Amino acid sequence: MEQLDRVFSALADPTRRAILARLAEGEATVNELVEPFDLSQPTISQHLKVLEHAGLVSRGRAAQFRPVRLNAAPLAGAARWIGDYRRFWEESLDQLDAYVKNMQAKEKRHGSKRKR
Amino acid sequence: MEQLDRVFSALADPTRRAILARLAEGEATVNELVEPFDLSQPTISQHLKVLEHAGLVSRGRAAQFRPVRLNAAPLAGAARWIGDYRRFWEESLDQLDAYVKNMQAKEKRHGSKRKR
DNA sequence: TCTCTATATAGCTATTTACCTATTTACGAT
DNA sequence: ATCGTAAATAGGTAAATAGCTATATAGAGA
Repeated sequence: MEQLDRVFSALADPTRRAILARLAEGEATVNELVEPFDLSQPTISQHLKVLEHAGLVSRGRAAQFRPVRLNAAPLAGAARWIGDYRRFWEESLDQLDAYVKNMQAKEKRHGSKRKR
Repeated sequence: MEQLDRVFSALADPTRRAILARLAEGEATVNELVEPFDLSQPTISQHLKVLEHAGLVSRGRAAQFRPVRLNAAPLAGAARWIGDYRRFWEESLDQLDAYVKNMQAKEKRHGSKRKR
């Protein structure tokens, strides 16, 4: 399995995305990460393992705590991959934009038919 | 399941990313998409279904063909999610950069110890 | 209507995933 | 030494996923 695969599939789970969001505010212990979720500690530890294998978090050691911190570097690759498609969605946003403008122009011309 | 979940998990598979890359060059029939892979037609159809549920492709109808075309719009959401972390990886790239520069400076100062 | 081709669907298997509870390990502190 | 707490690991289950072959459907053209 490749790096990009692991990154995207790590991001596919909302719990894991929430964990990353939390870590964006600073490092946390496992129990701190468990707290906001209605999930068991081992389940969170497992999610952390997935994130770790994707290279998205790294672990320290401080007494009996294993602080987790964000490592965003692998997101660069994902961003680059998606970025290659930017022109396509911008195109379609332009089309949407054009469509909306067109509709608004029509609304003006036939103002009497306006709803509401 | 939410949209972003479906988008990221669609992107987690290299076959599906390759299909999207192919579609970036223009629409294609299912058989055209099967050809480059060592996978059966039903397997590709299934991948297309995943992409379709993620909103990443849409299907037409032309005679007995069901042309597949790229719909990049949902990638915008994924890009935006990842984009929120850009500052973190740029930070770490800066650190890497600083590290490299530092090493190079040391190399210069102790030029005689250079290896190779 | 019969046939050919494109694609979808059915039904199967093996693997992976997400969760759980119970237990173990690793420290720190008393 | 033992107690308490943080986190990992073991071991289990149910559901999802990725693949296959075989078959069904839909439309074009003879």
